[in-house]
Amino acid sequence: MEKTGDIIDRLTEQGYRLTPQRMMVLAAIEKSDHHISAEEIYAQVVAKYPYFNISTVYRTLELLHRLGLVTETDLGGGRVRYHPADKGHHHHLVCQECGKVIDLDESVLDHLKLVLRKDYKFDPDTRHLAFFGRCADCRE
Amino acid sequence: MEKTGDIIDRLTEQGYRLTPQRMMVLAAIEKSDHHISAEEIYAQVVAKYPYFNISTVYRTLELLHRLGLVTETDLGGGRVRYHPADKGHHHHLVCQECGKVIDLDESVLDHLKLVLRKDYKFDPDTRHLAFFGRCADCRE
DNA sequence: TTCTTATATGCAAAGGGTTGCAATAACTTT
DNA sequence: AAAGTTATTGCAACCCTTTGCATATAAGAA
Repeated sequence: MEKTGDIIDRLTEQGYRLTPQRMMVLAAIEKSDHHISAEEIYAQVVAKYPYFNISTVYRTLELLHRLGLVTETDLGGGRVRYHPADKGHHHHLVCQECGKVIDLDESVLDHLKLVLRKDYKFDPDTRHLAFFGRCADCRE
Repeated sequence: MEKTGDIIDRLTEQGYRLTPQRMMVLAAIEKSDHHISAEEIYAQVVAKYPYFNISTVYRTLELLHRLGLVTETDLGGGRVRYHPADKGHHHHLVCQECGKVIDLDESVLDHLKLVLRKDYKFDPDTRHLAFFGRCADCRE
């Protein structure tokens, strides 16, 4: 499992700077045990660092996502959530009626990934997906 | 294939009103041969009906989507596109590097749908999905 | 045709996210 | 240790979409 120190190395190796803001965003993501939102990260950091701006959260998240260090999951309804990439991949089923979110094992997508790679020569980024629909309870 | 007249019947049967705005939004979607955006619909309608407001586009799209008459596809980068549900379902592969959008046959998801229904008792709404990743050209 | 009333609309404000730009500061070089 | 370079930040403005509210209007009743 990749530690925060390793992530820091990855950043410096690639010429990115270690700013206090970045370190604090990173710390907030690493210490969260759930899927954290940009707003939650912002609230944590701004409490210690009043001039901190939410655009820095989004820019940092974009960078970490591009480097493959965090995953982004769009759970619908304007809810985008972030998760350290090294804490395991999984997917979600989101019920459009009751809003429930069910975790889905990563292996469920193995077959689809294979077809996309083989038949379409497409390398899918399926680290954290959400599928929408209706859960068992809401199907009557 | 469902005609505009049938959609109108569906609306009235369920107690929705046939306003000129709704009819014009519907016409814009029906006559578009591609995946139209809310902004494009708005531009078409406002040209004939100057007081028309874009929030009506979104409310109408939400209604039509809820009734299963149009599909919504989030192609990423703030691009949400709409398509008449009766003009055939298909999915998309979106390259995150070059932005290319590849059409994908609906049957590719048959296996996944089956697993979700059987093992998770979840009824997925997979009428129009987008998968992100890298296309053949961008994989070198 | 007129009256009734709940639905739908226009407007304005707000929410979540992005972007351009000038100022700041992390890292490099001397 | 100081200066130079360029990535990064804060800010403000903007984009796309949603929402609350008062007004307007489609459709049913009289």
